[in-house]
Amino acid sequence: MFCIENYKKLTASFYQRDVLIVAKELLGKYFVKKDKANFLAGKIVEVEAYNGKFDSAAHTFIGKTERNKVMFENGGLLYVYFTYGNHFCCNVVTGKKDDGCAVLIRAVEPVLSVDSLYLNRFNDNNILQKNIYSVTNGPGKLCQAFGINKSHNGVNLCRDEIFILNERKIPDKNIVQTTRIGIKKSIELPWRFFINNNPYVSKK
DNA sequence: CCACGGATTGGCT
DNA sequence: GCCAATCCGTGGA
Repeated sequence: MFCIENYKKLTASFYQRDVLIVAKELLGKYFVKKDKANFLAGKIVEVEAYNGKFDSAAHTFIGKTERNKVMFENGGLLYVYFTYGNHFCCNVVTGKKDDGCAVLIRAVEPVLSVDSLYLNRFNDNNILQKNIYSVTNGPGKLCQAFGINKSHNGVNLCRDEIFILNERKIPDKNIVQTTRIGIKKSIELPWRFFINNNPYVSKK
């Protein structure tokens, strides 16, 4: 039985490192959002790294703008953006001030308050087994399930509203590294990581 | 002011 | 597998 009290929150020093290291080490850790009296939580199973210094797909590649300014802060903040007219995506800012790096959380495995996550996604109290894998297996989907929107842009992950709990590293042999999904620039960079054989990953 | 494209999703062929 | 929906951010006129 998963119990939040048994885990420690990741601190600023975890986030303020190289974005590729942080991306890989975020796999297997627990993404948590306080929701009134209870907690929503999911195990991170798929991520992508973005680095504005070398990576034309990163939002920060064009320099600082109103939209991407959170990505230029010190690591440990949440960067949330809106895209395609419908969807929010959430990222963990990494590195030091002005690095312009972040890790996109692409998929989690529901762990706590699964019924609430399901309700947020489908507005339906009857959990259907056929839908269970599509609650949080995509960056827009998990934001909807967790109720993450523009108001959460810039939230400090070292505080109590949204945070990530530590867990043992996933061994390298269980991690798959591939190119990133859904981008048109810098498509050759192999900066996507996911847990091998995990059914909640967005796409093989 | 206006045009364009996007770190997606879901529905249809 | 293909494609429309949908609207904000960005940059150019």
